[in-house]
Amino acid sequence: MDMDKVYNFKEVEKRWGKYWIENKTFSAKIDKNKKPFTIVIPPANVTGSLHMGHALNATLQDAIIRFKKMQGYNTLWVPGTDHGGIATQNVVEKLLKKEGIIKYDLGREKFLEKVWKWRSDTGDTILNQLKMIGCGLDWDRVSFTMDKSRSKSVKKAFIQLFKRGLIYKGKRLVNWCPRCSTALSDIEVEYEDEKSSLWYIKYPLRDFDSYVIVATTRPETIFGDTAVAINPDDERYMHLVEKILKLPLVNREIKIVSDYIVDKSFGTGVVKVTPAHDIIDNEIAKKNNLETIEIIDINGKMINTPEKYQGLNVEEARKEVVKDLKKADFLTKIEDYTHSVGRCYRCLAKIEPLVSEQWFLNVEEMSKKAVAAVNDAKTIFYPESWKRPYILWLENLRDWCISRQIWWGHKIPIYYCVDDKNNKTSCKPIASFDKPKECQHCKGENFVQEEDVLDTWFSSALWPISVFGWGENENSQDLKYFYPTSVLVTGHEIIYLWVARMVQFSLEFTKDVPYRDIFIHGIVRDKHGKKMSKSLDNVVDPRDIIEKYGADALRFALTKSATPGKDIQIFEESFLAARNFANKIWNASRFILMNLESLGNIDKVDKKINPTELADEWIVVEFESILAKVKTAYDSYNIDIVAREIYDFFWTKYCDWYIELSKIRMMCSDINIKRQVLSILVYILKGVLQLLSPIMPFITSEIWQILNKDKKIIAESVFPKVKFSQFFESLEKMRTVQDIIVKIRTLKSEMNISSAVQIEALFNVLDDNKEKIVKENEHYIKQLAKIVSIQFGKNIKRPKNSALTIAGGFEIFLLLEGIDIEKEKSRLLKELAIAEQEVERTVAKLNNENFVKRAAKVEVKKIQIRFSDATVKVKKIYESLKFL
RNA sequence: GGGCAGUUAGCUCAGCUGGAAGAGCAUUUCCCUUACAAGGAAGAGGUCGCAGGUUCAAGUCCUGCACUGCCCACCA
Repeated sequence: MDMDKVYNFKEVEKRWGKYWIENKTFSAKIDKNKKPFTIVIPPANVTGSLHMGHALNATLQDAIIRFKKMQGYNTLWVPGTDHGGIATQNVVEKLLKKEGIIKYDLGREKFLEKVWKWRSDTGDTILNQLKMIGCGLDWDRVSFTMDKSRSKSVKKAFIQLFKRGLIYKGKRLVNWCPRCSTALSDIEVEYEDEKSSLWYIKYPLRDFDSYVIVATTRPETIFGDTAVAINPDDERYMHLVEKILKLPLVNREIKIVSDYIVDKSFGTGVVKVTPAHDIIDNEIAKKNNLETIEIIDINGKMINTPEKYQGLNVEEARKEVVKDLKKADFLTKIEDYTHSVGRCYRCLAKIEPLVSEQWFLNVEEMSKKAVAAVNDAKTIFYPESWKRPYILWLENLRDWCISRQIWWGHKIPIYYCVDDKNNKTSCKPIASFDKPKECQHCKGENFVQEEDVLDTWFSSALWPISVFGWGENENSQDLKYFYPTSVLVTGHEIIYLWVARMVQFSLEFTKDVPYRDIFIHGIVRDKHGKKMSKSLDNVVDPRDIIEKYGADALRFALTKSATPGKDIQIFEESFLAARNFANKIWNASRFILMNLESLGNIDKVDKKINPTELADEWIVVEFESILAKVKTAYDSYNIDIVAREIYDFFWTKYCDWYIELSKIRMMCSDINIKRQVLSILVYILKGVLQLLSPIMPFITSEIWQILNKDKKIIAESVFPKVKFSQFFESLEKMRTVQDIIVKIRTLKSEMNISSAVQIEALFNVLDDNKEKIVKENEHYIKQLAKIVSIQFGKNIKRPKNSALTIAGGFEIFLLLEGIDIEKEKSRLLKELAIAEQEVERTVAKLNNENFVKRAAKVEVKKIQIRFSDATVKVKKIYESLKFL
C-alpha cells in the first residue's frame, strides 16, 4: 500500500462522493425495528449557488446525520429546493432583459415557460454542490416546493385555512414594492438608515389668522393628507382640536385630530396624517373616521394630485412640492435628518406603503399555539437564547399578507364565479383544488382563478410536512414514521421568516411540532465581522476552498468555528490550518500503515488490545475521555467542541507523544512487541477516525478502508464505546514523565545544545514516590529527551560540568562540556525567583484560616503539594548556586 | 425606544457547573531526527473593557457603566 507523502484530497473526495451516492449509503427506508432520526434540509432557492452559509448549514446537518447513523438510528436527511418566488422571477426577468425581452411582452404563460426551463437547466446547481461537500442526503427524495406533491400540500393548506375563516381578502395598507410590482409581508421589508431632511411646513387655520407647523419627511404626500394630529395632552395645541386647516398648495380643508400615538417631543408635536401611505396614519384614520386618499399608484407615480404633479415619481414630486411650498412661503425650515427607510428584501427598491386589495392570513390563534409549543418544551431551541426573540415576535405579530402580484409561484386556489362577459359575479369565491363545476349560489358554470400567487414562504412553511406527502397522500406512512422530524438546523436570519411559520403550520395541520429540536447557528462573516457581500468584495467562495484545500478542510474549519449563539468569522488561514490537520492525519496513518506492512500482513494486529505499559494505558484513558466529551457534544449540537477536542487529542497527545513513544517498540526486533504496540496505535487511530468522520467524512473513509479489510465503510460502522476506564492513575504518572522530558528539552534549548545531541544525566531522587515510576519509564526519557544514559542516586553532589533542572521529583543534572557558568547562574536565579514567588503564594494561602477551613480538601492538598515542591526547589537551587 | 450577543496574546477565537490564563495564525531560536518542513522542539507575548459587590478564592456569579455588533419597533 503506497500512500503519498502529501494527502491527495482531490482524488479521494471525488471517489468517495461518488461512492455514497452510487451505493445509496444515505437512502432511508421505513424500518420499524429502528428509531428514525430525521432532518429536512432548509430548501435553498433555485437561484442560489453554494455560499459559505449553505456550506456551514449543510456541514452541520451532515455531521449530525452521520453521527446519529453511527449511533444506530435509521437516519434520513431530505434534500430539496425552494422555488423562491420573487427572487427567481427577478433573476429570469433580468436574463430576458439581456435578450431584450420584457416579461409583459411574453405574457404570463410564456414567461412561466421560460422560468420552468431555466429551473430545469440550472435549478439543481446547489444540490450538485451539496454533493461536492459530501452531504449524506437521501437523493431519492429530492423535493421542490413547486413540484406536484408539494403543490397539493399548498392547495390543501390554503383551502383548509380558508374554510376555517382564517384566510380573507381585504383592502388594506400593505408594503408595496414598485419595482417588483407586488405586495410584501411585513418581514420582507428591510430597514436601512438613510440621510434625508425634515421639512417644517405651515398649515394655515381656516378661521384664524394663524397656522400650525408640521414636521415631515415626506412633503410630497401632502396631497393625501386628510388630517393633522396632535397629542391630546399637548397644552400647546389642545385648544385646536377639531379646528379646520387649509392644506397648503391645494386649499383642501382638513381638521385637527388628537391621538396619544403622537409624540409631543418629536418635531413640532404636530403630524400630518396620510392614511393611504403610512401605517401609523392609517391607524389614526381608522380611529377618527378619516377619509383615505390614494396619491401614489402601484408604479410609484403620483395620482389624484394637481395637474402639474400628476404622473411624477415620488422623488420628482418631492422636489417640486418643496420648491412650490417654498415659493408660497409655507416652508419654515429644513433640517438634516436620518431615519430608516424600508426596502424590498429582494431588489432593495424603496417600499411604498399603499392601500391595496390583498389576501391575508389571520395568525392570532396559530401564534398562540406556536408560543405554547416552545414554552412547553415540545420543541427546544439550541442555544436557548433564541427562545425569547421567537416568542416576542410571535406575540406581536400582525396578519400575514400572503398574496403576491407576481407570476412565478403557487396560484391562489380561489375561483370566482363569472358571468357570460367574464365579469366577476357577487357570488362567494370558492377555494378548491381544481376549477369548480358549478357555483353553489347562482348555479353558474364559469369561473376564473385568482391571478395572485402565494408568498413563497407559504409553501416553505409547509416544507417539513409536504416533503412527506402531506396533502397528497392522506395515509402517508413516511409522515407517520419520519415525522415529527428530529431537528431543524438553520441560521438565525430566518427564524421569523421561516422557522416560526413552520411551527405554526405544523401545529395547525398535524397537531404536532415539526421538529423536536431547533439548532440555530450563526452567520458566516469575513475576518472583520462584516457580512460577506459582492459589493464589499469579501466573499470567500466555498468552491474555491474545496478546490484549494478540500471539502474536508472546508467542513472542519467551519464546524470548528461554529460556536452556538455566535456568528462565525472566517478567512483563508482557517482553511489552511484545517488542510494541515488533514495532512497530519494522513501522515500519522501512513506511518502506522508502513509499520503494519513490515509485520507482513495488515490483518495481523490484535483485535483485542492489551495495554502493557504506561504510555498505552495513558493514551487509552485520554482517548476515552474525549470519546465521552465528543459524544455529549454531538448530542447537544456543540459540533465546534467535537472538532476542537479531536484536533487537540490527535495532534498533541496521539501524534506528539504516543506515536513518538511507540517508535521505541516499533524499532524493536521482537515482532510480538511491535504487534502489541501497533494494535493500540491502530485501535486509537480507528477510534479517532470514527469520532471525526461525521465532520471529515472523506479522509476518514479513505483511511478506514485502507486499515479495515471489513466490508463496512466507516459511515456504517458503530461509534466506539468506553472500555478501559480503569487506567486513571496512568494520567498522573505520565504527567511526571512528560514533565521531566519537557524540562530537559527546555534546558538543552536554553543551553544552546542541539536537540539531536545525546547527553548523560544524573537523577538525584527528591521524592521517593516518583522513583519507581521514572525508573520504569526511563526509556521514554532517553528516547524523547535524547539522553544516552541515566544514573539514579540519592544525595548526589552537583558534578562540575553540569546544568541543573528540577522536575518530576528529581534534581536532574545534565553532564555538559565547557559550561558557561554565568549563563547557568542567571538561568538559575530566574528559576529561583519563580520558585520563591510560588512559596510566597502558597504560604499565604495555607496561613489563611478561612481557606483551610472552607476550601475543598482536595484543593488544600493541592496547595500543600505545591508548597512543598516549591520549597524543595528553592532549597536545591540555593545549594546549587553556592556550589557555582 | 426594546431585545440579544460580544469586549481574553499582534490577528481570529476557545475557556462547562468559580480553585495557579489556552489554541490556531503571526513572531524569535534551534532542527530537513527514518509519518508529516502543510513538520518537530523550545521561547517571547494577556493588570481577561471599566467600576463596584458576593466569596477563603472571580475571566468565570451579581449590579452598574462604556464601547462594538445584530435583531425588533408606531424614528411623523
